[in-house]
Amino acid sequence: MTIAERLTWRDVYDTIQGRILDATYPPGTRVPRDEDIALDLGCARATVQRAMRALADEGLIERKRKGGTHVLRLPATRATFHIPVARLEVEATGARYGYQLVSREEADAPRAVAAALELHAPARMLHVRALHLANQRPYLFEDRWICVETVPEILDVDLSRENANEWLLQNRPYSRCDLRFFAMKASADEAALLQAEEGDALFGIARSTWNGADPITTVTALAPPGYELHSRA
Amino acid sequence: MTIAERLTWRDVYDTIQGRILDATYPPGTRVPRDEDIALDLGCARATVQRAMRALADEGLIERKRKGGTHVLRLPATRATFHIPVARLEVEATGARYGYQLVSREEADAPRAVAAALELHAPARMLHVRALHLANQRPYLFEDRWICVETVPEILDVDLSRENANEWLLQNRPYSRCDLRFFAMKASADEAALLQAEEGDALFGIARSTWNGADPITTVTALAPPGYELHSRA
DNA sequence: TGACATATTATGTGCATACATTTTATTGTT
DNA sequence: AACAATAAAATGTATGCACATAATATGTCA
Repeated sequence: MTIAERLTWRDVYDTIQGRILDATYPPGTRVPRDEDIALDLGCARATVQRAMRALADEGLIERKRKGGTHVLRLPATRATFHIPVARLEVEATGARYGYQLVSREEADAPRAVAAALELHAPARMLHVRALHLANQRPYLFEDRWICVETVPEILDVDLSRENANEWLLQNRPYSRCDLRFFAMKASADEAALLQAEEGDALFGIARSTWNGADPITTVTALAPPGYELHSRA
Repeated sequence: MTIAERLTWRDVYDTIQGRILDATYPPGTRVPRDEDIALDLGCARATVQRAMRALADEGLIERKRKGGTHVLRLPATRATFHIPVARLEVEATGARYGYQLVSREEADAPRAVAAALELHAPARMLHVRALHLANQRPYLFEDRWICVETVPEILDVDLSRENANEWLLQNRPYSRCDLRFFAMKASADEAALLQAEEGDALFGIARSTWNGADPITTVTALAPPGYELHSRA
């Protein structure tokens, strides 16, 4: 004899997701209101709400007050990526991580940097270039500008030993982050640093971060041919 | 005189996030238990729970039963991307969308395709290549393999008029999706199709989808130089 | 000392209820 | 017929409570 177990929101989630996947609720159609589903499945409305919110977060359904719940016509294809913290990424592959400072100098923000950080006035910056290595081989080259006004302590950090990215992450949490992925041809310089050929296709990641309105840093990271960014959902 | 308004979970969220960002709760430290925060801020524990779950989902904190809540040392650097449905992406820029079938033929799955879809046995596939255009210019070139056994109806779809990607999304929802982003040099063929130069750096998106254990499709989409994938958080 | 059973604790979940919010539908007025 | 005021409907949220679950700390016994 089966015991009348309580449904968890996960059960409801699975049920509804199943009905969407097997087209019991086809794309574009309306899903019954929470209360009816609750009645149907035999649980509280709050439980259905919890499940529905999860489904909505994942982009399968759309909810509107009074409008009800609808299955999206084109399910939102979104992917969550873990942005590489180079050291962790390298270590995860079992390789030995290495770090090498290429250059470090104070300078005023050039046009492109000011634009990336949405600066309105000229700003003093620390310009750092560094290499991340996996088993002695170039893994990622980063070209970074750090806003000295926002992060004055950075001037006292020994960046020949410590990785600017991780120092910033641990000491300057950010509240906003802009990301861009792109492909570009390697210049002679970049090719040399990455031990690649000039003109090779590099994978680029550009990131800018702020805390509130204060600009923190903007980086462009380049990966040699063969690099891939993964995600599974 | 201010009315004693109730706190919403969003208020609690903002408060705690603020305390993390201004290092009231520094990285690695423990955050008070939900009940104490509730008592402190003057709301119900459930409200705190709601806020904490959101913060945990976003990768700022980590929660463990009995272990309590901790601020992560390296705040999860993750980003959510909306994978382009080419037509919508083009239309969003105000350009006119166009679609052009390049080739269509039935064939057995070659090695690479079988691997991408984790096929154990040889499988009959439909191989489709197509161009997405923005204002008549190449925007994205897709090379797609569709599993005929899982999606037999695809053989009856007029792919010279209808876009395989959207047809599949609307008719074959998937439960799993693998994604890869990469950069590669354009071959002569690809360059011609994308009106680029041979050897140009192309941005690549490879996607495979399944419904349950059934393989649906695997695509490689290539974008001409200048293409960027964005995300802001 | 070490291993295993047991208690404790913080988060996770389900439920019932009341009310808030938003958007649509209806009604009424000019 | 057009427009504004009003009602209605669905989801969203806050609360209190009881209990479930998982991880840690404690205690007992060999």
